[in-house]
Amino acid sequence: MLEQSTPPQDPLDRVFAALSDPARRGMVERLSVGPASATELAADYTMTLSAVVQHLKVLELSGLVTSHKTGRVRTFSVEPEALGPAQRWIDDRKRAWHRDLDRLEDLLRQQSP
Amino acid sequence: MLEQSTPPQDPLDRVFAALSDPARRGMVERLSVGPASATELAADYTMTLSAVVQHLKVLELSGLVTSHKTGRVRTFSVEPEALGPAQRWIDDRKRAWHRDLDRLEDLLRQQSP
DNA sequence: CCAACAGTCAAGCAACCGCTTTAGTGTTTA
DNA sequence: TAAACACTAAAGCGGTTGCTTGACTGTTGG
Repeated sequence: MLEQSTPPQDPLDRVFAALSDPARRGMVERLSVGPASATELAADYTMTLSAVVQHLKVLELSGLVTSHKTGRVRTFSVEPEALGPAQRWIDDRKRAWHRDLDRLEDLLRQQSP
Repeated sequence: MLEQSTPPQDPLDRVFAALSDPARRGMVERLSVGPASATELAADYTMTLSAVVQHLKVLELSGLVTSHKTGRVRTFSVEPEALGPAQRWIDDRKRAWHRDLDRLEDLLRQQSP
């Protein structure tokens, strides 16, 4: 019985959740080209700057981006290490599946050689 | 100005959202070992069968799993193709970032050879 | 045949999300 | 120094999510 209630929350939860919003993915895409300020990022969207900043906060909490403030402008950059666990999880699934598939092929080969 | 409001919803949205829940990830993990029925899957969790089935519905809607019913039991299996787009998106980000990093290195090499 | 079984459906509910609006704080620039 | 700028913080709101409960439909083993 796997107990997983809702403790401090798995980082993986936050990364996948952050990526589930197209606006947030857009911001990460924009930022993987190079750093940008909140206002610069906001220029690409119809929503309020406020909303954009809230999205950026989610991204930062997930570890996907970092930010530092100089003067009155806060600059955001991607933190690509944060994608590692997500990528690894997906790879593991694919690997597990292929293992399963190979086993099935072996079985079929045994049945009808 | 990228317009992305909320149309029929990008498949990528649904895949990432589906993976953002630890229970759902657990079910996919279990299923990538081999197919299982709803009740079998439910045995690993403290929540109701009803809740488990709802999670499985989300997974199925995202395309990550398929199911077919024989008699009174519905059997679920993974659909690993569905992970492709998510994996590709992540890979693209990593690639874009490395390109950026390499460019920075070139620049630094130019500055202080 | 009928009781246990495997799942389905719908209602209800608390918590959370994505967004806007409003009202700030500190920073620059003309 | 005053107006424009780049955020920041908080409240509020409608919609969605993750559950539970309860009632039901079809299937199957004894």
